[in-house]
Amino acid sequence: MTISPALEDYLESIFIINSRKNSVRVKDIAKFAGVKPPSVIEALNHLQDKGLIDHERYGYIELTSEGNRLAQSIYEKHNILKKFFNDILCIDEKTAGEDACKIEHYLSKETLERIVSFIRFIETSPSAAQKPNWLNNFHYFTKHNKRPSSCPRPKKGK
Amino acid sequence: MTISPALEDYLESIFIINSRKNSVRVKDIAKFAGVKPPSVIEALNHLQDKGLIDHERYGYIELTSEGNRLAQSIYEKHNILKKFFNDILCIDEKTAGEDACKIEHYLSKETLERIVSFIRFIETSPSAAQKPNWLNNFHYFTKHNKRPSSCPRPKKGK
DNA sequence: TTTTAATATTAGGTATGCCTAAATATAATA
DNA sequence: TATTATATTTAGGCATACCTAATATTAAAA
Repeated sequence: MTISPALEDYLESIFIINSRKNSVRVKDIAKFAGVKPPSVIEALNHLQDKGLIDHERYGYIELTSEGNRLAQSIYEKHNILKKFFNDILCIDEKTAGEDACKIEHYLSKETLERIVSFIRFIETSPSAAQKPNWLNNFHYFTKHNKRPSSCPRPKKGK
Repeated sequence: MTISPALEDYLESIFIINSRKNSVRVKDIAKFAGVKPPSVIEALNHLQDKGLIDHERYGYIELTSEGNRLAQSIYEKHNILKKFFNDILCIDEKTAGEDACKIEHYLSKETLERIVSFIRFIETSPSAAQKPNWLNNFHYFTKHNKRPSSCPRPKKGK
């Protein structure tokens, strides 16, 4: 099952709204997505045709089990990317979220999985601190545009 | 000056073809972009309207100075992303290029610049080897799905 | 130079994804 | 219950970006 970026966004919106208030209506989606209701209706018709949602006229909108699966996988991609941008690259949360939202539709499976792997590599670092030291150094580097100057060198002094 | 992702791709194609053979024709772009000539023509008309190319009927296609500037900046984005995917995340060159091509249109300036900074941080690493050790470790990690087991510890032996 | 082949362009069609304005249905209030 | 407000849907329009088929132009070959 493969759908357009726009439809992926709609599906993700439904998933998120659903997780927050347990009933999803056209106006909720319109508000969340920043579009007008007729655009939502059109998208819903497509999603319905593809068997990803249940929606009867003037009623609530629900994800089918397949729709839920797909929405969840999209949402996971989003979160991975956001986390990468925010936690590792130190991009502010808003921008990180926006970037994630845009590129989540385009990145290959391989690259996404490698990013997951990268995050895991960092989070399971055996270093004493929570973050590996090189990452702290990078964050210092982005802030001051130079490396931490006289860092303790393990091997030889100075 | 802001143009659609598709037009950015066309502009970038022209830039790349131009750098390779110094004359750009409709068929070259069509081949490069994997589309049919009428699609190219349509795009060229838009790019012409925006003052980014010069193109007289049945003639060659040239970038204006503004078009060249823009194309170059798009191409740079592409290369940065490709380098990040390929060199740092070790994504194979083909996939790295494809991913770069897709997301180059969507990533924010901040994030892109942070990626540049990240690459620079790595490349100017004061470590003995060319690559910082943590990066070698990550590459090992992606290959064997575990960290290099008994790596030399600088401070206390094994 | 005339014919042929290659290339470029136009015309017209399709799909997506947005919109506004108008119509319809539902829910809330008097 | 009748009216009003809110929400939803339909109808129709616009821009982008692709396509095929037909036409026009240029370049190459006979």
